[in-house]
Amino acid sequence: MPGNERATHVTARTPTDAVRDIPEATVARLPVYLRALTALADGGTVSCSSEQLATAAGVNSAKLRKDLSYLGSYGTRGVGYDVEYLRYQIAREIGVTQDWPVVIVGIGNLGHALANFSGFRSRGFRVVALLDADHTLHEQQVAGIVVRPFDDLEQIVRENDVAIGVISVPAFAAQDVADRMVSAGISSILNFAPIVLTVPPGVDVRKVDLSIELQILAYHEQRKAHGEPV
Amino acid sequence: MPGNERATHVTARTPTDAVRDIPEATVARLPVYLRALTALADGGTVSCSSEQLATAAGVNSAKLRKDLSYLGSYGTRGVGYDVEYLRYQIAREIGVTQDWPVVIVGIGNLGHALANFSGFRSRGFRVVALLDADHTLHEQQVAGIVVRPFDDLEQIVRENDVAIGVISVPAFAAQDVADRMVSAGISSILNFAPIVLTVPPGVDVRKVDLSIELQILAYHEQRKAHGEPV
DNA sequence: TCCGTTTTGTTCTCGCGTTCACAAACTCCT
DNA sequence: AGGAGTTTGTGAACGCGAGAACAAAACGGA
Ligand SMILES: NC(=O)c1ccc[n+]([C@@H]2O[C@H](COP(=O)([O-])OP(=O)(O)OC[C@H]3O[C@@H](n4cnc5c(N)ncnc54)[C@H](O)[C@@H]3O)[C@@H](O)[C@H]2O)c1
Ligand SMILES: NC(=O)c1ccc[n+]([C@@H]2O[C@H](COP(=O)([O-])OP(=O)(O)OC[C@H]3O[C@@H](n4cnc5c(N)ncnc54)[C@H](O)[C@@H]3O)[C@@H](O)[C@H]2O)c1
Repeated sequence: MPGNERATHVTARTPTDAVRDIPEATVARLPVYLRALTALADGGTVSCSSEQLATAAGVNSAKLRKDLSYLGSYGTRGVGYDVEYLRYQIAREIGVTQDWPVVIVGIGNLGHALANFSGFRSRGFRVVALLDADHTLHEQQVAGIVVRPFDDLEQIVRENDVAIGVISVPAFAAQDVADRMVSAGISSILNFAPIVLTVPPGVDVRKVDLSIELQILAYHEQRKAHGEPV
Repeated sequence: MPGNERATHVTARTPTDAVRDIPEATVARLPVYLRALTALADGGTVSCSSEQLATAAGVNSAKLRKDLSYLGSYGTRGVGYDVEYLRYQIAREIGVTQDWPVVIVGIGNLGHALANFSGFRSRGFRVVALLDADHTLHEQQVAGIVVRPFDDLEQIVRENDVAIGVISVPAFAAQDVADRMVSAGISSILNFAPIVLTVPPGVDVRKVDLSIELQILAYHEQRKAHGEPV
């Protein structure tokens, strides 16, 4: 859970935006709405209702409207939402109107796939470096980017003002990599290694864990099979 | 059970097992506990307290104890938990004491990484087939398994009693693949494509979405930068 | 056996998130 | 202009999950 132990004495910087505290559950859905809006825009849709958008995003329309209400009143009653306008407002709220520089550490099986993932650039991120401890990988190009030594981390973070790091190294090395990232100045980490990372306050960690997802599916699958002898 | 009312999750009632309705939030944490216990066991630990295990799993000890209480009373007051015993009980509850057969559809960048992922076998799953529509991939081996035509799906599902499918095809093809999976008999899907899948009731879908995770990080990162001028 | 220590299992309370339901606001048609 | 029809934005009710706090149970030592 990202800490919001700010709150104490924040003088509102922008007069227009009040300090709006968007619920975490809503934040997690905004990217889904953004994607749905992009798909609608690509399909030529100019305007849409909350019902349409909710269907495209796979949620309840009431939930969608409530979520959007945290951002402001960007719709028109009796009409709906302007797709392009709403898309921009959500992108601005998330912070993906400009690209975020990202480093990927661990260019093995998964790291290769991530480096080749085109969704990075199209969704507000730019891979500025691929790092690996294995020197046999250095100088090689992956997805058009040269793999560099892990020890270049600090320099790269400094020069590119990198705030977000991706960890795709084996579990035993993940905590070390995280520590180095944090001390280099990275404050948001996306972790693919199956291990619980410990980081200081102020640093956000999100994990993507394939095994956990499969095991959750297995639990429900077992229930289905068990309850229905057929 | 003559009724054909199929809600999302049928509450199965068996005479032996009391109706144990494990909260979804708890189900999502059980795999984490399982992994922590495995790590402790590998390290030679025979017994542990809820405090120890909670630390290893990155949660609050009260939450851990509450979660475990849904499974039963597997600890000893004043002593703690037997690591191996608890590990087995959780594995049994999740349903990973035997291996689940899994098919992976879409052997591109990501599919290759998934096929090579050793965590499958060690955590209760067995990849029985790799499928792709691209015939230039067929007959090739990936991670020791031959890539087969997508049209073999039905036969493979039938012969291996496959319940879980993984989708790592491009977004535009994902819904079609999901439909084919469902009609072939698969009832749990792990989807890596950035699209909302529509499936009939009784089929579980979980998504792993890299872009969404990054965008959530970006949102918080933007807030940090904005709220802290110092 | 009895008492202090330790740690589990559970109860209780609070806050967050979801959903319902409706007033407000906008468009269109007569 | 006015009324009918639509759709947004939001107040309120409700249910679930998180965490604190404590009673119950096991162990060990005297
Ligand atoms: N492959 C998958 O599909 C998959 C799926 C889910 C999770 N994961 C997890 O992702 C991680 C990577 O998986 P993988 O299959 O790519 O493994 P891999 O072994 O193929 O690649 C790991 C890479 O990390 C590098 N590395 C090791 N220690 C390092 C360090 N200290 N600093 C920098 N680089 C270092 C290695 O040189 C190697 O290139 C693992 O933790 C794995 O459990 C992988
Ligand atoms: N590469 C990543 O790190 C990454 C990360 C997150 C999400 N994703 C998503 O995962 C999916 C796959 O990504 P990728 O990088 O592996 O793409 P890719 O293009 O490398 O591979 C896609 C594979 O799917 C196959 N395919 C296409 N249509 C098919 C069909 N109808 N049936 C069977 N197979 C079919 C293609 O032949 C190809 O081999 C995409 O949706 C992507 O957005 C990828």
